[in-house]
Amino acid sequence: MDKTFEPQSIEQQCYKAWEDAGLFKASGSGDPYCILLPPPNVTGSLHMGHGFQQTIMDALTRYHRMKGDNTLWQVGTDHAGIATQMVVERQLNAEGKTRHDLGREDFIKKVWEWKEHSGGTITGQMRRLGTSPDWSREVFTMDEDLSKAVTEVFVKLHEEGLIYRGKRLVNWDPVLHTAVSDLEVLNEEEDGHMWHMRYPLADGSGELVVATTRPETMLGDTAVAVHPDDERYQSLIGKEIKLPITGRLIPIIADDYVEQDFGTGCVKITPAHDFNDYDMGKRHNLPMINILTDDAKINDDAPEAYRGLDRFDARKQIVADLDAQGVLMKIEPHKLKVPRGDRTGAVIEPYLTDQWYVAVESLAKPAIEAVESGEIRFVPENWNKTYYQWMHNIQDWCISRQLWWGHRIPAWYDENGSVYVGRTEEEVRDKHGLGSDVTLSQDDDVLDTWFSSALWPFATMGWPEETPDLETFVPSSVLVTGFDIIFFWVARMIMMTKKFTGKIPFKDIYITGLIRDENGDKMSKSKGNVLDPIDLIDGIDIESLVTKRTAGMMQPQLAEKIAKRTRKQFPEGIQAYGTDALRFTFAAMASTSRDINFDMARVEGYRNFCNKIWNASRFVLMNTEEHDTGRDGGEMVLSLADRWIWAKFQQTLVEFEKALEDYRFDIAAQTVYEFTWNQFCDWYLELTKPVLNNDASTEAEKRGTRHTLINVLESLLRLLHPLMPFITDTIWQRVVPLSALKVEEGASIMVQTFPEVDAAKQDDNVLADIEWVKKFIVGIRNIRGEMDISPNKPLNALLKNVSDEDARRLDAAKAFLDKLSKLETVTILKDGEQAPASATALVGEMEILIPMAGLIDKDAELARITKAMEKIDKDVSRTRGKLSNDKFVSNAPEAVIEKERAKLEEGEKALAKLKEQFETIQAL
RNA sequence: GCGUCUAUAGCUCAGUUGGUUAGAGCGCUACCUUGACAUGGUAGAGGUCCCCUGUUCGAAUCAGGGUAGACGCACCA
Repeated sequence: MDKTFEPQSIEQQCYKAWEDAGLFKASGSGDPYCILLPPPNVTGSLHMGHGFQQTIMDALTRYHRMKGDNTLWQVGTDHAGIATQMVVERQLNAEGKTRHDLGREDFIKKVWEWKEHSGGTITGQMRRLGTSPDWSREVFTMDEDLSKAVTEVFVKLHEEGLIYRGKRLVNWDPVLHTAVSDLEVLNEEEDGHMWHMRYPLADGSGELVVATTRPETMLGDTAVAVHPDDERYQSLIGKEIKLPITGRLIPIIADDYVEQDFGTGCVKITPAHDFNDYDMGKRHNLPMINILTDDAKINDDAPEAYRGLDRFDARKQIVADLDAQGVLMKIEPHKLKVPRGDRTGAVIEPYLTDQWYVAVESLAKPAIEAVESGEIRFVPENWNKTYYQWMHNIQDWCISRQLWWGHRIPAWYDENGSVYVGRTEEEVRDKHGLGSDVTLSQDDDVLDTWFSSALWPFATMGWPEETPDLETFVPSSVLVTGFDIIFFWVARMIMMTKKFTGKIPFKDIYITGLIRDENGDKMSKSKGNVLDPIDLIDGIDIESLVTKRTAGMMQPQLAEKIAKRTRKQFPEGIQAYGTDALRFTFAAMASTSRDINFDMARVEGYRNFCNKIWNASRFVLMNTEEHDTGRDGGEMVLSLADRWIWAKFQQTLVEFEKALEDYRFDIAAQTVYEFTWNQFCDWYLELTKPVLNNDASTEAEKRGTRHTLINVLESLLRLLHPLMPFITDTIWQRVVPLSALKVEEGASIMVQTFPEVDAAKQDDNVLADIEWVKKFIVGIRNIRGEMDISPNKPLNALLKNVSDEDARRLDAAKAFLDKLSKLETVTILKDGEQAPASATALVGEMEILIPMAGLIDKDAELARITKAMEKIDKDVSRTRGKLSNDKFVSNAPEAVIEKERAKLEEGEKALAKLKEQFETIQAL
């Protein structure tokens, strides 16, 4: 084995071996355990969030697979309507073409070609991450089977009246020329203006002043509203206004939606271009005048002067014209929330169009109940509040999109515009008795991408057929996802799965935090702080990293800033840390907080951890290969240390499994890290040396220690495997032939059983014994450290106050103590026997004395004792204070008081001994 | 406006139902190339647990009120 761990040399071939051997498939036996991969966009590439969540999913999958469950990780990708269409359109644009030049059919063909060619990026990257989903079941949301499920759901919901078509005000993206749902609109506060305009009364008796942030919409005004109780405007209610520019007469109406204190208390009402106005328009039966085109230009229903103007140009023109007419009273700066499309960033326009909707209220109810009843559990639990809040106020879902890439809506129109919904055109014709003389044309629109995503839990299991998979893997065990898609996806899956299978889609919803950069900023291309998980695995030189981060930047200044920042942060580029280190980092950072600041230093730390495992394994192999490890029997005597490491391992195993149970991957990671580094490496490996490198050891003792070395390591590798698949399998291949485990040639660790807690190996006494040994050794190290005595200098130790227990332990651990603290002699002082002036360490009540003659600096030892005394004294006085407080003694539980008493006693004894010691030395 | 979350060592974070000497990693200091590992070892320094008030024998932990920050939903033209 190499001296350092080189992840590059093992990972890819390791993965290939697993995949070729078909190890990712569900076993078909055991309890079902299923995780649904949130299908990433086909356009996508792996980002840190994916890496993080997939690490968790894979750890769970591997763990449950090893536990013997019938484990399925269902994988697939999403067609991501808007995102994908935009990618392909951008390519066309680069060739100077638009999708309209190709036409619908050819364009879609082009998208499929693109998907075949580039769609596999992310699944390739998932393999680099070591994920173990069942690739043989990989699906795409536009596959035939899934499309069938989509159609089926649409038709069924339509039959029940839960999908309907209607002309309503929708969020319109004028760049994409499509409607989008409420969730796809982001409202950001921006600086704008408030224009105050005079609207003259039709009868010439006066005027009203209205305030607006969107003066151009006045072209579509059909009323002015005031509050019914507003004393200022009482007399005007019912009168008419002569709208400037258009000259139309519009009524003054009263509606208590109007806030008297805001603006002037008069609101212009434009029902076709504002959601609130739309509602008011319906209440008052106002006409709805649409003044815009699909791309948000002024349409031909407006006065000629403005036709064809972009809405923002029209705004300028209208403001200028109003001003010229003396109608514009004032302009104030004003902050307002501007709705923008989440994909395009374009200002969204409320726009009157025909769209398809899902009536969600009746679907929401059982979905709410599923969480309220505890059938579905959010982890951490408080996310259910977010869920309820949205679900209780849920609005009908606009599902039609005026795009080409997606599931086409299964609705057909005849020449009269009547609409027929069915699975196919033939079905529609049969059902409605439409002969071949009737021309039918299919609806041009496609469905919102999230519509098919909502069916993921059952559509991937073969629905609408009644399949065994549906029976076995619905509900799935846990959904691992981010809080950003609770509404988009999680809630909708619950609604649809409940509706169509009667079952919940998953039992637990583990909501992960969002990965941010080291400063807590969101990682984004424009900030130039994006990390690519693959770069952390393979490493990347600084030039390539800068190029990557600044590629395709529209603004050169921004690119420069990003380059500078990147060079500063990574002067040497990024090292290759390997997949296992990255995965372990993700796991270790998975605490309950909602934001996770990604700290590169931690990856480095865990890379070092990998190296530690590697070298510990080297040590173990060096001492076991070509030796008798007791694999085939032979007498074995286990040392105290051997029994201790087994006991410690049992503890670790219990803690680890508990942590996974609670989805606390940070605790799980910490637990195994602590065991591996601080117990196994720091102590156990050192404690084997006195046995193995000692001529006095019997063959049975050596065999026992070798056996323990190799088998604890073997078990530890299996324990670590869910988090660090590559390094564990690689080492395990070397280790297993020496271990007690009998497996076939070429077997992989990933399908072995997970270690099981062995009650026979749990041993509190042995744990306490080694704690005593550690205290002893650390005590001597302390003296050496602070007295500046070389670790190589052999010492003679005297022991005072030695109890029977101490004597027993001393006897059992003599070899360990001699070797690890380099002791030449250890002498037990008899009661009352005078000790020479010595440096002291305490192990419980036993004193270790290192005679000072020729060794120790008197002042240094006095200082050392003083320091120790101060520390203990502080504690003792606090404890004494507590115990002398009557209220504490009468109110606190007996166990707590007892603990304090014991602490006090122990502290006082220690203090007394140190004091005595201090005096002895001082007297020198 | 409604709701959620966060504040602990220089940095990134743990801290389970109130009872610890408040922990870890990284960083820092000193010493050490000892035959697994310098991507290492040994020892060590470092904290007003954001502030105030309360509950309690006892508060980082519970309650109330602040301060600072993050986020979600709704929204005033």
